[in-house]
Amino acid sequence: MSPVGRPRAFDMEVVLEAAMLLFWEQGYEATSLAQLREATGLSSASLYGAFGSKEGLFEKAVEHYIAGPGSVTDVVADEAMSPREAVARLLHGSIDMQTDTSHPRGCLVALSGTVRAPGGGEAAARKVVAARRAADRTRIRACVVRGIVSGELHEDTDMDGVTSMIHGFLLGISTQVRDGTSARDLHAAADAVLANWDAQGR
Amino acid sequence: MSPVGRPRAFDMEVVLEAAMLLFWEQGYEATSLAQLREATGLSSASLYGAFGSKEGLFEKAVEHYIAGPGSVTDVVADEAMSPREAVARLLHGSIDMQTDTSHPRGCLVALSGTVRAPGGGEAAARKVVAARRAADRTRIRACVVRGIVSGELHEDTDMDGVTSMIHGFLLGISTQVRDGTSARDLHAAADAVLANWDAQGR
DNA sequence: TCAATATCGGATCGTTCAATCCGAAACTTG
DNA sequence: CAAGTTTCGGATTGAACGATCCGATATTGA
Repeated sequence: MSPVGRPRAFDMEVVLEAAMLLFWEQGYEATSLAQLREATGLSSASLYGAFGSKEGLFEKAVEHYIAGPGSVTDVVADEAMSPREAVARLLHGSIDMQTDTSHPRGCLVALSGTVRAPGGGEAAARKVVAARRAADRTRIRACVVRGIVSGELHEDTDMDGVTSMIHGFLLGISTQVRDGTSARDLHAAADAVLANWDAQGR
Repeated sequence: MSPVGRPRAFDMEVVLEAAMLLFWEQGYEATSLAQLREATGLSSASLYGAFGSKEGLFEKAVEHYIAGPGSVTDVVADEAMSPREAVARLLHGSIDMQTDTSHPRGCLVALSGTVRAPGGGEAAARKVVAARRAADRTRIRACVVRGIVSGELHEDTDMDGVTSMIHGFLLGISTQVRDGTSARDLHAAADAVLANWDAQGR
């Protein structure tokens, strides 16, 4: 099963990590191919040979992000813990990750592709992150439903309303972090959201 | 006081309105001068003569937005109403405005300048919207403080935490709206946030 | 009526963009 | 070893970018 032809001289993981960090810091549009070439050490030919286009590279970089730092949101789908604890870990974990100074602040998925350029060049890039946001939302909603079934939340709870509250706050974390809001304040805010969860149960 | 020289042939308000709509829809970077020229009907010379640069135009367009649709957040500073009602109007009013289909969805201030390009070309543009976000946050915090003083909120309430919760949700509305979340779900979410406000009072 | 001033439309500037082309190099397969 | 295949570095492409220049035009103040 060895591939025919000259083998790649670069490590795919290393390249994706570098591209991810660049897109994370600057967004899709503001990141130029020249910067990507410098950060990855690859030539245009290698980049296009491996990923096809700037969008293709972005897509792979987002997948790399989701499998890495972005995986913190996966806890919300873990049915081994109570819905409330799942949401708690989702929020506090996201805050910890997004305020970690060892990489760009905020969330690549939350910050990218929120505006649509009709020209379309960015359309596919938007699609990738929007799909992940939709997936997060779906999983949060499932968690809320679990909370109702388990009795943690009152049966009259507005499922989509609570989902939108949690997801909205989650999405808002990124902008706050970029603007300099401290991790302490955000953790306290997450606790306030969770207090709301408890209030809905009464 | 009449200005010397050939008078402007365009209506400043009309031009700013057109530019605002374009920046609102597409963001700062994705909006090109060619698009701005077409939307405003002005030549490059007129645009640069009046605003100095693309950034200068963006700055004026943001001010136009803040004085127009963006003014919905001003209610939170109105001390004539109770802090709870002020927050309620802030959230519900923002949702109404951002889901209004007579103009681009979401909030220009919340969606712009969340990523920083080191090249600096966008730096000043970022500054304008970031300043407005900071102002909103400050006013929300003042409202929370008023709530504590008035007794609506418990005196042990974590001011910055509640502020971050409200502001975070407010910022998250834009992305949700762009992704297609309904006004109904967002209003229900706002009610959930307000239920939290009540819970903090006990 | 004439100099000074500011804006106009339109052409154009140099730069940067994403993307492609090309010949050399490195590997597998027969 | 030779044929086939893929990737490599580096030069280069046409298009689009923001910004500027220019001659013409319209106004004010003397």
